[in-house]
Amino acid sequence: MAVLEAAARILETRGLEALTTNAAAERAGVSIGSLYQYFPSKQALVAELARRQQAGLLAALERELQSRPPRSLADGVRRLARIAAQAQLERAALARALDQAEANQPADAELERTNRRIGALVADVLRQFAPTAAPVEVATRDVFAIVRGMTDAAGRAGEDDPAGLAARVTRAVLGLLGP
Amino acid sequence: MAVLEAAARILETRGLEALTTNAAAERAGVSIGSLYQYFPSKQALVAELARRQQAGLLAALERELQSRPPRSLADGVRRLARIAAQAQLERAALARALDQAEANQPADAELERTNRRIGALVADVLRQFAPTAAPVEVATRDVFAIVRGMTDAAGRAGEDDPAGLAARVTRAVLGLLGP
Amino acid sequence: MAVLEAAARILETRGLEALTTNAAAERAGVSIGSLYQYFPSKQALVAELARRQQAGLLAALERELQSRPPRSLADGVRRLARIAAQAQLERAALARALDQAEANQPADAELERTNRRIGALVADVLRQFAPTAAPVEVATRDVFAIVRGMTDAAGRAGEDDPAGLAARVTRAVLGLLGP
Amino acid sequence: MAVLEAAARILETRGLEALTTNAAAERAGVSIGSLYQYFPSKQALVAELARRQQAGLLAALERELQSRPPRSLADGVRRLARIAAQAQLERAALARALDQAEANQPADAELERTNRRIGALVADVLRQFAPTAAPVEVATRDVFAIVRGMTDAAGRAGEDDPAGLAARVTRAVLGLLGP
DNA sequence: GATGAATGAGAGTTCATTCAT
DNA sequence: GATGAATGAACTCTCATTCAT
Repeated sequence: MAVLEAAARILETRGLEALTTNAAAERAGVSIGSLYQYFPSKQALVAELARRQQAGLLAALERELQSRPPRSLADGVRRLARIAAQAQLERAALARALDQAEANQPADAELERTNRRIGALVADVLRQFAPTAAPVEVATRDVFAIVRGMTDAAGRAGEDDPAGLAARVTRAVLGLLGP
Repeated sequence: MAVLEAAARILETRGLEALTTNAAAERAGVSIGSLYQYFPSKQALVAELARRQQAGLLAALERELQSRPPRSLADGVRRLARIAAQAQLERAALARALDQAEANQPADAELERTNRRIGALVADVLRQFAPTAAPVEVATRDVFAIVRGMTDAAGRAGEDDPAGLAARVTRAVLGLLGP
Repeated sequence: MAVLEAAARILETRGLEALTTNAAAERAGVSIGSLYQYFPSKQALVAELARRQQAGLLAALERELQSRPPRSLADGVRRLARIAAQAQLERAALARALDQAEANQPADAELERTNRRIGALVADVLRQFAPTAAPVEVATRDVFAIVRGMTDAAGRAGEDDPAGLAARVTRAVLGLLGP
Repeated sequence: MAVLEAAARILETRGLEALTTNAAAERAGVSIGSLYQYFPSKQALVAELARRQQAGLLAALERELQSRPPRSLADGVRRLARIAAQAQLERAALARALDQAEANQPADAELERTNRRIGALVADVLRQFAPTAAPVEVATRDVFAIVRGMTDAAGRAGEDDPAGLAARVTRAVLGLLGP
């Protein structure tokens, strides 16, 4: 969908504040009326963008875990971190803008579900290998916070090496969960 | 300054979107004209708010380090993390709103300087104890990302125990830097 | 015509503001393109709706008068009032919405003609029995105003007894005309 | 207030549909921002217009009744009808547009109150002289419907003689209530 | 004929900022 | 200095209408 790609590019190049419905429509070479035929509101447009982003992440994570079940906590975390870092750095500015948008607007139901599935997937790995003192929900939340925080910062700083980033994220997460 | 406190309270209770110059002036019991005599623009007002927040953090960090120089990396990180967690959880919603605002507006020079001083202070501790493989700037950025990411998430989730949070942050940071 | 009935139902249940061409087409199970093949504009659609409504009223009035010519002013007014009250209360919300629409859009020629025939029919009864001081056109206009005003108000208030309403309308009209 | 008078004139000359906030502001020689400083919404603007109109009517009715209490039903109705006819014919198109607006938007509280006081005033006169079979509320509603219906129609037809109109309204109302 | 994606003028509303008093 | 009425560009969203298929 041209509108989605246009919106993504605006988010990417000029940030959340620059994303207006008119700008998205114009950039997509489409009238504002058409935009509203595809998306009932600006929120819906942004939510769909976020949902696709997260759906891509979820698919990548599932693919990784199904290809080869993690043999240890370190193995699992390392591989999940690599996927997440890759996803975030691919279109770093876009990913950050979407993170911000998610924090601002009440979660779309579909997006919510996708996010919960990602959370469950991570929680599963944690539960399997790391009988942490802290409840799994807290640990999962912390893991997400670390991944998101570090990848956002890396993206903002212009880093573009997912492998190096993933390695650092892995160390931090293992430290958090660690022995 | 009444205007700053008013703006802070709006940010805290109703978020970045609700902070309008008129709302801040009214809440401060001051005319909008006066607000613009103190601050040349809304950006400047928000930047000043962020600067004070960071100045407070900087002062607290300096006080901690000067009271007793860190004996080890673990000792240093643990104490810095506690300060940072405390600062962020004290007025969690405000801190998050400011983080978000900072991400959106081009950095104010004064604020930039304050942030750099905090960075330098942390970098000093790292340099002293952790001859990391990664350059110190990257390590510092990562440490900040972890602290900010985890405390924001904790704040959003309603956590209010700085000690527990600080302990988890410490584990993650030491993991990142660690052997 | 499915479109007309769909438009009528929207008018009835959700009022003039909710009647959009797209809504009418969708409700009729017809494409918006087809709607515009039947009716050149929204105005034309609404006018046709109003015309049918009035045509129904006209037919009922004619049937009543032809079945048994009025024996007196009171008899004539009473019977006409009953017909009018019945027509208006049958689909009260629809009738009111149409009244409102008529007031807003420049009169359609066909609708105008139908309305004039109703006027002539009433004027005939008046002329026959009531040599009023006022010119017949004024009297006719007043009679319509009373009937429409009272039935609209009754409909809005949720009345649904045409007989009682007709009795009151009759008293008012006879008072207007009477000695 | 310039905005109110501008809005009134638009209503008067071009009807409810032509009244847009931009049009009202422009005609008042005021920016759209200023309009919204006086009135928080278009609804509020229209409601205030209606409220003033009705407040004027209420004041006139009270003045009339207090100057000389009605001696009979006929006397009371005649005098109230004259006031109402005068008020409606003074700015007939405006009055009609406001009637229509009132029917479309949920009643403003203040306006509601004014209308209730007018209703109570009329109901008092009815109660005093006309122990009707019908409940007073129905009678009051009918009286209003007759007055409004006849005056609207008269205004639309270009009548401008309040005395003649009032005489006809009086006959109709007395017929309704009559012996 | 029928379809429905596309159009775009225009609606109501917000808010950072200015400037005469 | 302080005030706050005034500004207007910009925003989200609607809907009657068109026209290529």
